[in-house]
Amino acid sequence: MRPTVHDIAAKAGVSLATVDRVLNNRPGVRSVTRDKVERAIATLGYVRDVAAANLAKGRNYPLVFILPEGDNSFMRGLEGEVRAAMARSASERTQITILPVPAFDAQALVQALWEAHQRRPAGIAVVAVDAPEVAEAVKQLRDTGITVVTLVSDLPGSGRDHFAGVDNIAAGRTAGTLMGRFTGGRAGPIAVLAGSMLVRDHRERLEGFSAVMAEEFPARQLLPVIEGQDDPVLVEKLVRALIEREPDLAGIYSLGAGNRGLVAALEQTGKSKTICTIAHELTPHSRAALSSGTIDAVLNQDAGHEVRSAIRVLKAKADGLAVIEAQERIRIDIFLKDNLPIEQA
Amino acid sequence: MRPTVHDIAAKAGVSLATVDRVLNNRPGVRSVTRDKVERAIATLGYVRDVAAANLAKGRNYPLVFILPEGDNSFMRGLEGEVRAAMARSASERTQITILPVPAFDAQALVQALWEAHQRRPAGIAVVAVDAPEVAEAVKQLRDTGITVVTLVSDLPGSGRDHFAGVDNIAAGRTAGTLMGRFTGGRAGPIAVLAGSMLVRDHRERLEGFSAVMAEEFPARQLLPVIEGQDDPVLVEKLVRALIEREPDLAGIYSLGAGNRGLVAALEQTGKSKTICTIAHELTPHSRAALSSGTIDAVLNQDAGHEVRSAIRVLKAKADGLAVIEAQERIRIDIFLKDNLPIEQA
DNA sequence: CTGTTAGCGCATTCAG
DNA sequence: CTGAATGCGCTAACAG
Repeated sequence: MRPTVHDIAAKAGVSLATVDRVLNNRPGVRSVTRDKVERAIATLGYVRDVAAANLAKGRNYPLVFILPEGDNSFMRGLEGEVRAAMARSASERTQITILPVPAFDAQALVQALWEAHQRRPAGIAVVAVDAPEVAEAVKQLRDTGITVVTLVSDLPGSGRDHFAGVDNIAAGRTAGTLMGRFTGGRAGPIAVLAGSMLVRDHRERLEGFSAVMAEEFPARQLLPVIEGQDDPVLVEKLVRALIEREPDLAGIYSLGAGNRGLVAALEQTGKSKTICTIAHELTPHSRAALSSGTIDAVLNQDAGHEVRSAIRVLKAKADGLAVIEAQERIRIDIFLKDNLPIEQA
Repeated sequence: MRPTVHDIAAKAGVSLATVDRVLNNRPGVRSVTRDKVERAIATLGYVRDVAAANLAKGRNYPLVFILPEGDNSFMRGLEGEVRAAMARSASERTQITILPVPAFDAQALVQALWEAHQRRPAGIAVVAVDAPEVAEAVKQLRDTGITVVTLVSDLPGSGRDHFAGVDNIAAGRTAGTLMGRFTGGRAGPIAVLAGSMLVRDHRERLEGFSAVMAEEFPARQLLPVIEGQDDPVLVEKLVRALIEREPDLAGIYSLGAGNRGLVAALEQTGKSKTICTIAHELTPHSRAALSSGTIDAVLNQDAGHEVRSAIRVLKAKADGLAVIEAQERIRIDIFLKDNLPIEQA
């Protein structure tokens, strides 16, 4: 049987309360007594039963998730994962509130952060917009003792406690290697389709992609970046124009959202099989396009992992516990039509 | 505040004991009473606090992991993950024993299963050897009420409760698509290097790979399978001979272990950059070869996920709970040099 | 500074 | 068939 607080109280010749004080290093214990207790803890190899402790404490973690509104499939999937976490609230002792904000709107985000603050949560997870006023708001939150983690898109210089998202430079490099090798057999230039260069993750993906293309495939021509604002309608128009302009186009790297428009343009111009297409985020649309062969590869960040990781970190930091950084690192998944995961309900 | 057993006892006008009987549907309750209680449960929206229940029960799960011995890096990594799980035993209420057995030895495995049986564990996880006597042993274990999950390599027809491993046909297909596309720019045949065709996962990978090559890249010549017995020394010899025999070799798909020998042969013959190489399992060796460019892609199964999943399933089945199959599905990871995960300590 | 006591939410004797 | 009482391992008043 594992040793309990009783065992160590007996061994040290003190009461439960004193043991508890030492365990949670609260004040009010003579250092002699403390030593006795600590020795007992060590020799018995005591480890605290966290479940029992939480039960006794009745601890729970009020958390706020600030997520962008809009019909971006990835973001809706992310929200779904947060809702799934809400369903687990009971066993995880969390109580999660979702605060929706207009996408790419720094002012609105600052406002939302303020609202979140009012609720005095233990922690906040936020899909950040990369603007100084947002960073400032985050700083203030942290000064109040609220833990903040950025989700999907980071906000360096804000002092956020943690970033739950992928290394987007590495993602861009991965896309570059795949693109270079997949198009190895044919000539023609390659186009890059972004959402907006004002967003940090998009900038970083481009950086990684361009670097690999320059290093490893210097002969391949890279067309100037096209910005589709993550809007399917605009994206479709732009890609149609692109295809007309560049009849010999070998590949398209879509590093943002709005892939519905991209797929439509490729399929309706009959170019879906001849242009190598690499996109980001596994959504119902990109998944279908991958299956049909219109998209050749999808780089994905697992939204479920990101949400669960954010919650773990938020709870740990709220308790002043250390986080195993390596364990919380979000991987870049590569999906081909052959290794698609089973469709969730 | 969440409703507790007290609330539902009060609401239904019965005692705690009766509520408990209904909750755990034990006998000895009139159906009228049962109905009353069930109605109270429903209207209050009661959900059981599993942590508290486990505390009260003092439940724990004795588990046995049967793992192959030998210096196979992947298997050693797997063992490491089991040991990591052992370190978490306290909080997960598990007590795990590792039983090492000689690799690929059906007789020894049957013996080990018997030994495991003696310990009367709640569940057993086993890296299966695909032999009828092993299947028979597993069947008998299950008849005793012990849950059995196969790990990494499956054993269909044994009635095992669950398989914690990847879809190896899909893995082979993924390798096929990558190989076909990566070698798109050049001519030459492709070789397949297996451990042994007597092992199920190797057979399945070959099946998937061959299928995709035939369907999608029919012009590409596939050389007869070479069997290296997962032995680095033998593998190196065979690959050297292969390279000499086929000077125009375009690619090698290594679907088993012993990649140290493969890498050595490629590097020492100076062919590492000209032959497209795809291998399985991310180990220190394959990782280094991926970084240096000798290996072009590694397909991986996350041993940590497999172990954690196996434990979750073992515990759930031991409690007669349902398993969310989709959640326990192990993904096929694709690693290029660009998206390698951070090295663990 | 230290000890006593009463729960947290649930399961389980043992009486009735 | 049903209920009262006790305890799992830990924390938190409240006394001393």
